[in-house]
Amino acid sequence: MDYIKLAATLIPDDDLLPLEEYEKMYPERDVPKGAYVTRLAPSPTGFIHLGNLYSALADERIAHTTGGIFYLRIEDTDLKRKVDGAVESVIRSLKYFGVNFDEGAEIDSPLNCYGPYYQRQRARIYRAYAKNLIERGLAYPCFCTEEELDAVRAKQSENKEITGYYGKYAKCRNLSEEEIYKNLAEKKPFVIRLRSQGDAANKITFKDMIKGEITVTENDQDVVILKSDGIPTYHFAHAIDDHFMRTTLVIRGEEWLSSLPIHLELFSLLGFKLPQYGHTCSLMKMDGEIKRKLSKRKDPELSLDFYRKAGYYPTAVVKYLMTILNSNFEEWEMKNPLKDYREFPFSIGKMGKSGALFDIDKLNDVSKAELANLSAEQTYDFLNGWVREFGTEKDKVHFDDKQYIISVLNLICGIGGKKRRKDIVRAESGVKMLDYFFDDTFAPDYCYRFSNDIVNGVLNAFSEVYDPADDNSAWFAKVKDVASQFGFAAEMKDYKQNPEMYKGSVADVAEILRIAICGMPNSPDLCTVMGILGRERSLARLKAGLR
RNA sequence: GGCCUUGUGGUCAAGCGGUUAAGACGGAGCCCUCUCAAGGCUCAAUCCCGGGUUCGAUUCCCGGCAGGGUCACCA
Repeated sequence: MDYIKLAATLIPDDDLLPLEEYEKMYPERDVPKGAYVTRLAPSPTGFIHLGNLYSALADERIAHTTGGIFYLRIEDTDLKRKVDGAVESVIRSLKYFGVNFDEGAEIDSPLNCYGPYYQRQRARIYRAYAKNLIERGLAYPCFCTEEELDAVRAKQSENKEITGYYGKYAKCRNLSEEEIYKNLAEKKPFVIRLRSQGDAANKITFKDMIKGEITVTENDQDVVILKSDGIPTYHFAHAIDDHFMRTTLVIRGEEWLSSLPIHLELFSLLGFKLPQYGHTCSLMKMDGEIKRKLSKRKDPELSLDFYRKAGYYPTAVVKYLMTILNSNFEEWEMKNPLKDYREFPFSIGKMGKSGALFDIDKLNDVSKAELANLSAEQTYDFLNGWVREFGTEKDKVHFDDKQYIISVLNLICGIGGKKRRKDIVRAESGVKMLDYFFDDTFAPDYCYRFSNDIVNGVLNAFSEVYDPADDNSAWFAKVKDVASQFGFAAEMKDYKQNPEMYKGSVADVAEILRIAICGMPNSPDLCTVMGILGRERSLARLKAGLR
């Protein structure tokens, strides 16, 4: 068969460059020895999620700890699934979490010499190489319809055979020249398939950077490389793009492992040097008794917006992911509490081989520890940023009074004290924690554990002696006085020794005051709370607390 | 179902032929304490099962079992 003629008929484009030109146009990158060139290649189908961040973080860390390059490529070959604004959203989301690209789609960088970074704009390269494969007899047109393919697949699974387009099932693989031109004359739509040279009986051992040695079966599937609209499939685009963008390390989800044989064959047939691969395990979650991959559809915690809305500190999410990515990260951080996580010697070899269950408790712990590193000013800025975007109208008004919020934060965070408190897990709950410092959001639950007589007596007695000028010990001495006055033990030790002699202890008296002032039995240092509220409001609340 | 892959406490996991089997989160308790946090201390809890190989297997091999992934003109 005249493959040259066939290629010219199938791909008549006259604007294709000779193959060597592409090699010259996209030369090997000038990066230091040992540096990795990595990439994130999402399809613009919607919004980026935690799994993407997880993988992007690995890419970014590896590139940047080795002095390499991390770029963004957009896999928009499936126009059915395209969503507007998705690219900007990817960049913005990742930037929010501190993950930045060196080059790529919509990135303003002098490094952008390997573009275009949108696959739709790279049609000429794909077509040039597809044409070359046809010329070499390594690819052919296939006129099978969807229905035919479905029927074959159904038959195969019925016979318990491997499904797909291969061997005797590859109907169009051996079409005669006349049949091809006849179909073409009839304007039948066609795809271009690879004429696989592989044999499924052969096993190949492959070294994955994350998974280690794995054995794969040689590809024998005549996969589609160019769809009927002339756009390449993922497999073909991957080989061409990662070669010409000079990616040296492809990090992608483990769901790609099963199509690795296809890529191996493609790289080989195209004469490209194979990049290294690292297949990451997926983030899992428990769904009842079942452990399953986190799903975009079902699990809101997969969406990155979820973390922004909940007010997680971005670095906390990143650090949580780091603990999963490299399990020695936590230990390193304990030894180097002041260092930026970017100084951690990230290692691809230390990445886990099996899927980790997403652990919200752990995230919360990381998050509150992270927030506890901030000054009151920084905490204000972070909470304020959240309030402006997600807070209620009342929250916004409250946050207009920066000085007041700062004084509250100093107390809540224990800043300046001996022990830093870690009350704020995330902005949403942190802001809510401030409610009782404002009269319009003060929602008391007067859950006293003593009779109204005692409660009223304590409240009235304390109101009379309360003096905002008192320091902490003077304030507490007065609480003790009130305690003795009403038959409560002023000293905890006394109470513990002879509990039957008292109605309760000074702790119980403080609780009564606390419920009146804060509307709940727990709060940071009450004396300071009253100081922040001021004399008028404190007295008003003591009065309002009467039963 | 075929193929690939993983299996250490509830979770994330070190260890990779001989260990009292790290550490972190979570849980329980104690201390501290005006409560709650925070902090300090302590405790409970793990090598999937069965065969080998070996003086000795959590570690190596084989077989089960269980989980996960994948089998498109989607990526």
